[in-house]
Amino acid sequence: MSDPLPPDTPPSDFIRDIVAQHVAENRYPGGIVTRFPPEPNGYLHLGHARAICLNFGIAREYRGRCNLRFDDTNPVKEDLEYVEAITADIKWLIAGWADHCLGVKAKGDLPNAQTLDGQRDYYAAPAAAGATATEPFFASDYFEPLYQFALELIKRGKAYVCDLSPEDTDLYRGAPDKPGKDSPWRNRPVEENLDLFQRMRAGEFPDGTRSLRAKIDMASPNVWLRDPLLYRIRHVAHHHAGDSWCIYPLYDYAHCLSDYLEGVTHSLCSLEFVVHRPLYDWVLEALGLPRPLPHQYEFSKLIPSYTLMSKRNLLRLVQEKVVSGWDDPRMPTLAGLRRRGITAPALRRFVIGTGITTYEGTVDIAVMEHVVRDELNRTAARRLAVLRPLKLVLTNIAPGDVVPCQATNNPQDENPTTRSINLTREVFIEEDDFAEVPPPKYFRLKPGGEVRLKYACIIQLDEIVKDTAGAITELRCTAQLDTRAGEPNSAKKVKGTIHWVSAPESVAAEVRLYDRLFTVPEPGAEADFFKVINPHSLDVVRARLEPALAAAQPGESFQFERLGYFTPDAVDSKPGAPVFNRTITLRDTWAK
RNA sequence: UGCCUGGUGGUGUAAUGGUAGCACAGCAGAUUCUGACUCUGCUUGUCUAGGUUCGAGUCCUAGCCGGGCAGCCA
Repeated sequence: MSDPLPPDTPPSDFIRDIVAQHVAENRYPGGIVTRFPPEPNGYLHLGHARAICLNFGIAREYRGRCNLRFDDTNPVKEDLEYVEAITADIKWLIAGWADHCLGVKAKGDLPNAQTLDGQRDYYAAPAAAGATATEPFFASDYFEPLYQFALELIKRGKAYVCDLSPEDTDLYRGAPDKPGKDSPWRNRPVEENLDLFQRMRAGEFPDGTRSLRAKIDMASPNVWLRDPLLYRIRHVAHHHAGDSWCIYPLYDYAHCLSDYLEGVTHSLCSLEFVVHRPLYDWVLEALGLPRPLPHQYEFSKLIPSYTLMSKRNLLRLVQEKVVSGWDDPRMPTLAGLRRRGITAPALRRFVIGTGITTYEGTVDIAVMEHVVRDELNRTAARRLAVLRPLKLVLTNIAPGDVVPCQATNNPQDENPTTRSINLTREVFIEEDDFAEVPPPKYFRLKPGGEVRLKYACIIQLDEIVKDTAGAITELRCTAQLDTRAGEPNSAKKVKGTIHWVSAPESVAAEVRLYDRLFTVPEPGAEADFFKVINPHSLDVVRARLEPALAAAQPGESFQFERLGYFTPDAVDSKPGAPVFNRTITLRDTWAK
């Protein structure tokens, strides 16, 4: 694949400005470390792609590292299956671009204890180069140090065990415009808190009966500072940590400390976490940690038009069988986009090109379609394929005769190569490329008209053959063989050029014509988005392909000339029974 | 009517007190063995009102409009 254009110039945004300043003042002597922290409870989608490109992008621009860390602190919602899928998606997206910045550790590695300024400290280093059996980072690997930190918080009088039920905890919290009130357990002695918390861990109490809470301020205007929960009791096994725990930390407590343990410097997340930032800082500061602290910075989510983005809504599409699964080529999941034929470089260019801000808007999906076309125009080999075949007989070519023609593989290449395709007496052309009663400015084949068969010669229409019902069964034409390349009349001009395949030499294939899933720009704003599903988001046709396409492999992209970009379906395409997915049509200014 | 946060063409994004630029979309044309690509031209913008300043998208004040926050989810 050729280099992506435009040249890879580092983007600029408010977060990179901050990082640049920190680098300039050497605020983090250990280097810049970011992280991408998915919860393994669903598939990655377009929205995540922006976060991935931001975090890995910054890491590569500053010769730093970006840790893939599973934020797996809630075992009841998570599953190992997602760990595998998410890891594969990320590796696909950053391949050849930022894979050298991907922080992974040797399997089983836990944070190394270090001593800094006389205090306990941890640092999970990435796996050494060349290490085999590496795996991503897991917040659940830090359950023990997190527990020790909690003990420390209790000793410092900054956390307490609360016996309020979940319902009462809600009541005591108050409302955004009404202050909460102190838990009756708020002023428990340190020794009692220590004892109770240790017994929580030992499994002495049922789920929901007690929790560990930060002691901050029940009257804070920010509800997340009203003595937030740090630990809850859950007597369930964990997909990664096994069954050694029955208390699990909550996001706000685990995230900032996981960042700290890994030496993360810039913790980037989306806007809904702005109100959590004071808590992120509070936990770190309350512990008096020695190393430079990580900080959280927030940016807006990427919301493309004509698509749904929330996991919940995506799940409904799967459950209601609107799509075939999470990797349906119409889904905005990375798995779906990949199966659709959208390449990682194109995806990166799209999400990087839309920039990073705190303004929450909708990105026109046409921008993505544009970069996909642009990318594929440069890289995809051209092939001839007829989606809806119409038989055409070249009466001056004898049955069995073949007329070899040279077809260009990619005119965008500096030194384009060619392949040979055979013109035969019987060929298929596109139904659309013939009109018995042509509309104005119709450049294709019409009664009394001439048209060029791409890479072959100009033909003229002699006769339209119909069956008794009046349906066209074949077109009979004369091939002007002296208009082939290299022949005396090759320079002859006609207004239209159409694609074709040889009838005897072409192969049959199923082709899936995908289009936008929704008919409105903001399906998520609709009362019922099932009512705005595009009925033509998938049309399946039996097509005829030029022979070279029979050997196509998943992961390869082709331009079917005059039609669009296509890729073999990674799931259903089989040798001898090819299935192609349409990634995107060619731009069409001739409004059909 | 609590707190936080944001508003630049149709969309996204630059301009960090000094000519409002770029991309996509749209429109018109050129070119073309892909009605693609490429090329040329065009339309459209600083939420409002005051203020500071020689000069304001940028700074100040007020207003208007939008988004987020009350899981033992992340």
